Amino acid sequence: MARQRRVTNPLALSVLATLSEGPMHPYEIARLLRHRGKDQSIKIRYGSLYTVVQSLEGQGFVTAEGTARAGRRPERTVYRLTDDGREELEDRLRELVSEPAKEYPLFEAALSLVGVLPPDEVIGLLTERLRRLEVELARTRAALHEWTAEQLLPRIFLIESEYGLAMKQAETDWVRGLIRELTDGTLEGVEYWRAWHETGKLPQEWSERDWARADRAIHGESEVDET
Amino acid sequence: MARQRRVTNPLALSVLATLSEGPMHPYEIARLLRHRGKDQSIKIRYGSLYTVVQSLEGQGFVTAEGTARAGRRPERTVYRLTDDGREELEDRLRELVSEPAKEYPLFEAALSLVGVLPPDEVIGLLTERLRRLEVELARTRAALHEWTAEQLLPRIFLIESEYGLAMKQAETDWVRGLIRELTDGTLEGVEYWRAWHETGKLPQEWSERDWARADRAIHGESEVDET
DNA sequence: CAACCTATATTCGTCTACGAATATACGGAC
DNA sequence: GTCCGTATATTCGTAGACGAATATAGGTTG
Repeated sequence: MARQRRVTNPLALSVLATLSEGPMHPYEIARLLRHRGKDQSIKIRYGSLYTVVQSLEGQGFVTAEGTARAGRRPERTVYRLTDDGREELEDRLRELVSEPAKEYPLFEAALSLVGVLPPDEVIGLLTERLRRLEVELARTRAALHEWTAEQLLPRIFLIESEYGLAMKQAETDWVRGLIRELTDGTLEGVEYWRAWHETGKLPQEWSERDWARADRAIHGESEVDET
Repeated sequence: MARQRRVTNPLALSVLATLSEGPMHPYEIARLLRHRGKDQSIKIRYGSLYTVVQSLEGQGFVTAEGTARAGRRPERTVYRLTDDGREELEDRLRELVSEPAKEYPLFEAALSLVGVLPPDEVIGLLTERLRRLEVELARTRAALHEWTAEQLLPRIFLIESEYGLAMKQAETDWVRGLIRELTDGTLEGVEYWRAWHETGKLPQEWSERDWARADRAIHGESEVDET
């Protein structure tokens, strides 16, 4: 039985990880994860949870230990991690930590299409983004700071928050830099962008053929196996 | 007609953006996007493309201009951007640029579960990640550098690559720092992590109740509307 | 004590994502 | 001229994601 496909789904991994602390029913898993703030780094949707647990059962990574019934609440199925499940959990975790995965952040997508808006408007939008980023950043940093200061939990148990914070900080800095370059005219090419919006076309020198050369230079041969 | 739901799908947005340059059939849209390297920042799957275009048609954001047939290739349906479509494109783009979206990077998820592996192994895994990140980084930076040096395309048209690069750089730096702190013992809490793997349990002082207080401090009230 | 809100626990139906299959044309190589 | 690899162009089936609905219990407020 079981298709033995690799468990790439983060929610599924967090189910395995939680069950490694002992048998539980799905709702309890979700409650524990939320309680520990893991829902900040892993998207937890009840709609997905039960599908995911069923699929893990089908693959033999968890087994139903039986159904308990407290009071007359809905029947609860308690699951237990199998040996296969623990192995799968550890393997996937090793993979996720040691191999950077290609992801597609929304902001990167937006930047790659942002040419359809006029440059001056974009400066305003970026400024708004910067404002919001700074607010988020201040809030998160303050909480984390207060936190380590009071020594409520050692830093290592909040390491994913520190990562998130570092990335948010980096984005903030980058956006600030971009705004500056757009504003003071340092960023080369803005004149073509503007011209395109006024005349409806790019100057001939940046033709399709140039795009093609550019693509090869930037992206060519980048999908290497790298083992 | 049309459910008028907001088009959040990046692939759908890139379809609208491409059609803003003129009527095209789906395959041509994908070809153009790939040709321009947009597939580096937007996930393009043929399987999704046609579904997405159909859905856009259903919402009235694009219309079929008719079916052309070159030679005896499969029949191609050419689509055109509607006025609604252009408006939707611009609105979504404005939103994506000005409002940071909550995303769930895989590495952050992995970090939040990494406690199930023993600390010494994790140091090794992180070192491997660092190695790979540095390779990727060097490759991307070299290409981008060579590129702006030769002035093949102005920087503004590669802005999403610069963003990706900056984020990758930030992650690299962060991982390097984490490895250092883990190695030289600066990071507080590693002793509990190690103890947990040896004895199977955490010292009492970091009990569930402490977790609860921590959660409130770190994550509490963080979902603010912020307009 | 009725009305109401919140927490517990799961199911359902729909919509989306996408790998794989399909089918044709075209340009070499032999 | 036929074989084959590659580019063109789309459809299909299935697996996964998830909002919303369902159903019960327990606690609170007036």
